Amino acid sequence: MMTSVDTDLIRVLGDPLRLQIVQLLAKETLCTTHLVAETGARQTNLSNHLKVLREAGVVETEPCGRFTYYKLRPDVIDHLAGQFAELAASARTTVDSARKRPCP
Amino acid sequence: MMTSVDTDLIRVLGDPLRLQIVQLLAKETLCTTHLVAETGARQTNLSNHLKVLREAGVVETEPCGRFTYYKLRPDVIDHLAGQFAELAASARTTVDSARKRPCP
DNA sequence: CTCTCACATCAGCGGGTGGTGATACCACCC
DNA sequence: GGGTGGTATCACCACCCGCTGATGTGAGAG
Repeated sequence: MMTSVDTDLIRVLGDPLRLQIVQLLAKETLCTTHLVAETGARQTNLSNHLKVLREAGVVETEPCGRFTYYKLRPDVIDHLAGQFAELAASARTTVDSARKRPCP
Repeated sequence: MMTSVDTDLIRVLGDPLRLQIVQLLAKETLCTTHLVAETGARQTNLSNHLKVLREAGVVETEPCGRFTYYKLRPDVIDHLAGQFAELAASARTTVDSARKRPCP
């Protein structure tokens, strides 16, 4: 199968603050104010990172009056987990069967 | 459970060339020469990235005469896949149960 | 021994990226 | 209406990081 993993999504999750946001949102749907309180980051900074997460399709927004709730999209994370699992499985059979290309 | 995912490992895999290396190594154990041929990157560049992958514990080296074989460590990738799966599961229950913190 | 090849290391340059302050926007309350 | 608080956008700067060329090392081949 070997569906190649897309780098951009990994890059998005590779930032410490963004990963922290994702982990917070996995436990609870929150709005920006909560995230500011939880992370201690500036509102502007947070909003920038949320924009990145939004454009990557990792989170969805849900306006609620003046507030904006952010929720994680489980399928995206799940899909990524599946791709890594696939990669690990492929690597495991490669290592177990000592499949290697001969020295040129 | 919620074992927090480690950012550094994700950053390591977030580089396009490094991810390409990892995907190649998942299918076949290769030495640097093969990787140069497969990726088209310069030897120096590749060696730098392999150093990063090595220090992150993603790959292992196995010297074979003048050559150096690189093999992927399936457990590392598998562990990462598990963490993402855990994150996805947590996110799914959060979304399904509409668990959200009230507006302040 | 010498030459060649595989690979690693180092120093330097340039572009991408995260953090910040100023500002605009929008919904609510008075 | 005006004011206030929550959020998004923009422009700018500084710094990190990846690419490169030069060079070092070490094992085989001749």
